[in-house]
Amino acid sequence: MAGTGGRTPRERYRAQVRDEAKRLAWEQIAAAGPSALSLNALARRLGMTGPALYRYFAGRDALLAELIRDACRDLTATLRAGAAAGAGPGGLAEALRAWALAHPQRYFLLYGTPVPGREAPESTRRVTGEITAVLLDACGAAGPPDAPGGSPAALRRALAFWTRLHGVLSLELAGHFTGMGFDPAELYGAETASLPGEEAGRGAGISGDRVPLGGL
Amino acid sequence: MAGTGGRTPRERYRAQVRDEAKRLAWEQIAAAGPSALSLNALARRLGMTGPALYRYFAGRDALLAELIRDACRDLTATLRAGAAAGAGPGGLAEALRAWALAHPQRYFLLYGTPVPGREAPESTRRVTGEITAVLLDACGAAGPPDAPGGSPAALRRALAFWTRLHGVLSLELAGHFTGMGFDPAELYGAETASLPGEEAGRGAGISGDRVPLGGL
DNA sequence: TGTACATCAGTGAACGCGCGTTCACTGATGTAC
DNA sequence: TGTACATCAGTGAACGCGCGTTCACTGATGTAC
Repeated sequence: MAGTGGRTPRERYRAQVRDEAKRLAWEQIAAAGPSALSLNALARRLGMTGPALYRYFAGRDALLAELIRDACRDLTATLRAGAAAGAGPGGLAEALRAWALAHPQRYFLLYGTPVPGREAPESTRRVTGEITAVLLDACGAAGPPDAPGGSPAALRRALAFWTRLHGVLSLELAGHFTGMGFDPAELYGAETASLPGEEAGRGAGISGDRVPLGGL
Repeated sequence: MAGTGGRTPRERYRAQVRDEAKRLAWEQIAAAGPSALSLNALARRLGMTGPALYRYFAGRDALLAELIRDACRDLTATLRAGAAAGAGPGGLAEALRAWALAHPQRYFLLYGTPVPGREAPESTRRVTGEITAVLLDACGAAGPPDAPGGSPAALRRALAFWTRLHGVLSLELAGHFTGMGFDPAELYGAETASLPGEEAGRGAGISGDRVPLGGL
């Protein structure tokens, strides 16, 4: 949504309206789900009539596709930043969690119930794959750098990492932990801190230099 | 959907139509998502007109609520059977996986993207809680039987179990593993076979009777 | 600096559509005598 | 066994609604001379 950098005033105005439209679209999705995204309702909230939106988006499907692409890009950038911050898988996990808690609708649009009809277009699939790659790399890099794709052990670790993140996050975001009286953040941290092969990888002690919140 | 046990012919007929309607409703959900469930379309596929369905369901929302309740009951029964089969957490995990693969729409309706508008009614929440309880019990039973609610260690183990199952399952069902060239079943088995505290619990080691997830 | 013209954001009417739901009704199925 | 009556599944018309999308248009903003 960094669209305020247009050169001409008209371009800048267009970008502003587009951004505002997307912002309201996310609100609409948050309020009633992606299937309730309506161009007419959106235009109304923008203070325009329905057809005016066709100046900015080719149609409802195009808008939805763009929202998904934006979410992908946003998440990718966030994960990259988390990985670059250097904390390794742990930092990446925290970056993902923070992003998901801040934008649950986006998280669910990317990783929630797939809509059978809408097949992800090529561009979206590529970005999704990129996110996966970032996650896998962060874990593979922590292990023995064998094959370019990563050793089987690294793949195993990366997959466990990935699935555990989503296991805790999706249940938490969907509200399945409410009223259970524990802190999801701790569970999240504990689940992602110790990955399979990590103890073996560090080799040394049985559980001597265990990661915080040990027990795992 | 065990509704063929009506006493009078009319009751039996009613039950048959209701079951067929629900069957087609699930098909509709599988084809285009829950939000695309339409009474008129459903009636058409049943060979009736729209209003006729109101003889069988109070309305669209009532039908959807009943589908969810059915899914809850179905899953509960499946898990109970898996637990009773005696294989412990592992058997339960396999039962869940088999059910989810057989009925992805039901799985997603229970555990996928929550629809913000529709707040789960009391009855549904109770069944969902029951499912959770079955899962937690199966894991708590494997640990030291301390408190009635289970020891913190058992809770920790149960939560990890639960979230790992859903982590792998939801990503697999949503198709995020396609083209990655590995067997999700193996990952699932590996992730659920080794639970936190399991090694430690057996090992009588340093962190044996740590209270995992300490701060709980 | 002022004027003629092109660009383009937004309007309003209209299109066909499918939805959930109500209502008064028809006609078949079952029940009571 | 036959007849009168009650039950009830399903119809067809109608209600208002909001949707996505098209089209010809108005009027403001920007550009070129």
